[in-house]
Amino acid sequence: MTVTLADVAARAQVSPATVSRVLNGNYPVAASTRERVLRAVDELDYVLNGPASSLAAATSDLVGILVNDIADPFFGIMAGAIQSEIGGPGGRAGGERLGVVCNTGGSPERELTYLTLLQRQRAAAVVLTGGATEAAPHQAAMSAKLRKLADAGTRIVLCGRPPAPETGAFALTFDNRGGGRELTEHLIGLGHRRLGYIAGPEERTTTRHRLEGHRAALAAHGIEEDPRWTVHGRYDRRSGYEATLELLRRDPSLTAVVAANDSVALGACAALRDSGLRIPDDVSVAGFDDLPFSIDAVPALTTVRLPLAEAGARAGRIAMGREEPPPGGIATVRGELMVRGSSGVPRG
Amino acid sequence: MTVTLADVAARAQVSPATVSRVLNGNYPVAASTRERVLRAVDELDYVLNGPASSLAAATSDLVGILVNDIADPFFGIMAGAIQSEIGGPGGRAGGERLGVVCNTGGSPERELTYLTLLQRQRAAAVVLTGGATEAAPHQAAMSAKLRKLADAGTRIVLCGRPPAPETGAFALTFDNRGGGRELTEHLIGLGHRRLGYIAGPEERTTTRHRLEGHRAALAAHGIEEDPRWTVHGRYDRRSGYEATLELLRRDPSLTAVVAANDSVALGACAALRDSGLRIPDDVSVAGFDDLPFSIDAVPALTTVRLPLAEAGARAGRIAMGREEPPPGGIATVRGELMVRGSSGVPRG
DNA sequence: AGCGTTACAGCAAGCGCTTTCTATCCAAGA
DNA sequence: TCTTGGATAGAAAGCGCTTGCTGTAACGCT
Repeated sequence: MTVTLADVAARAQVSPATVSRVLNGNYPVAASTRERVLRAVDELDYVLNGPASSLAAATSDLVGILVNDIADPFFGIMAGAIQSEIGGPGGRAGGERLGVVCNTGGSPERELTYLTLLQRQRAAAVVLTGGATEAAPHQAAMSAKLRKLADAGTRIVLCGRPPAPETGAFALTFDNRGGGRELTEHLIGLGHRRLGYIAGPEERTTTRHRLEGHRAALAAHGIEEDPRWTVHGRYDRRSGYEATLELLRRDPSLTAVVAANDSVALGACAALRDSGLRIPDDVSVAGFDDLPFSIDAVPALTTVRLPLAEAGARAGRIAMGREEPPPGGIATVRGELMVRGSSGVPRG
Repeated sequence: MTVTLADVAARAQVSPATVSRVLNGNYPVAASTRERVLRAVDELDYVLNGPASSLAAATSDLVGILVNDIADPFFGIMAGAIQSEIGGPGGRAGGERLGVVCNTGGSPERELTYLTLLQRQRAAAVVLTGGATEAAPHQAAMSAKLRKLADAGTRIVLCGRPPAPETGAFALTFDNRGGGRELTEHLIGLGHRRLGYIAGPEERTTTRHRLEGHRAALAAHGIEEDPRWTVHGRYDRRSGYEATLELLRRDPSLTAVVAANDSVALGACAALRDSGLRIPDDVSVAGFDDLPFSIDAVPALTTVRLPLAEAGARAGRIAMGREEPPPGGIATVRGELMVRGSSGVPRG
């Protein structure tokens, strides 16, 4: 029924071994033979059997990309960049690797499940994006799993994630702490002294780091933080909307709201508008990430730009072994403060 | 080095066959034996070799999801919904299927390449999302490839794509024509008579269908269309910005701009603002898709909501054989007009 | 001319699993 | 008690490919 290597071999009058070598191009084959084989492949419309090939060669051309939320452009941009580096040449068989993105939905269990599935497929590499979960049991399970994968020869790259010590994983970490600090310092510089902060989910490393940066800035300028000024939520617009109303309720005198990310910031803007407050005249707003839509907010969002595409591309290249991993296996990727219309001098 | 089925069998004092059967759960195994096997699996930390398993069973648990642009929430939302239906139970081995999304970047070649790669992996199913390319040669190649996949037992589902006749593919098609028509009729109803249209890339089916709907509405109301009123571009914000400036240059008297999708509409809004025009007082704007950020535009975007998540979930279920395919293999999914602040009565 | 090389091509042994067919055991029916 | 048959378990034959090793012919050298 289906065409196999042997069929191609028969048609080209060579042995299966030769066909295999032509297809993999890692062994000398005379030009005339190669051509004959390729013609047979073409005529029979032969498609290699991936599983058989992976089994025999003990490697596969699958590369996994784990993301928290595929509907979020933050991950989409990274995933796209990673995948575009994976598709290209660089591996065996001309490097036709299958870069596959897996959506964990932020669930630690699903993350682990996907890792197992990828391990089962003997993936060539795995790139994990976005913040990690901090709960100790999960971290331990993750470490163990990653180490096992690495031991089995799978290259692991963390993109926008904190390093995972002793797992053999390379890490491209975003400087969330530094970005958070810079952002808040900008607001303080404008004269703000009462700043609300809408944080992400408590257990995420990203959440903690950004918040730490914010607090470091406050401390550096001798501003004592009021516990009422921090609200935790999810990384989405809705959460930003609700959290902002809550902040306003707790302390109507706030002159600035710093959000966990741009989506949250957009929700914050909506809440402020709905509360009859003007941005930035009454309240300044700041986001994080600088996703494409941030510039379309009215006023445009002050935020910290993360080089998502660049970092993703680099992670992809490292995963493919096409770029030297950073020294020590760890590199920090800095963000850039983008000052735009949503932040201004507080009124009187 | 790595643990194999045989190792587990030895440890559990059973034959490899029995271990396989326990793992696949499709053959009677005594409870006590099963337990012994599972314990051994656990103790040895055994992970099935996917390629070997796929080879022997002649099926794999891979499900491919093709998207045009993974950084675009339009696709992200669908992909997320599809994937969430795929992860669940329903197949062999408790249905731990690996739903993988592949980013074609809108390139027909990459689309074909991915299809080949999936064919090579003997994917269990493939879901293709988004509009198709209309160029005849590519369509023919696609049809051939899809038919081949289907013949090999891969279930094919098109989600938000026009049907592909005689390929054995199921289709969930968006009613882009109807949505486009409804949207423009809304604007006409408000009193608009001079409407600019920013279309997507010419060769996409989605582009053509939405534009046809728009034109049908104009025709139905006896409005003669000026060729200057249509500009083609890409499906992104930037394109919307530039196209709007172009439209304004061609005919400054336009009172409404209809965009190919929401991202384009956002770009249009920015261009109008930058040109000193107010929305909707001077010019009304309409988008398409109703992506999450559309409601955050100022004013909120009038658009056509497409049930992306629902359609994706349904496509995923059909791909998994968990839901009856629509009668005739084809179903049309309608959009819903969302009237919001960006459209209003034209001045004067 | 004789010999070591080099350049290809083929043989055959797996890779780790699934599955058909067969063997075994034990309870139930005659 | 002897047969029957259901319920499990095992043996073994592949699944389609890769690759180490083994030819073998043609080439370059002394």
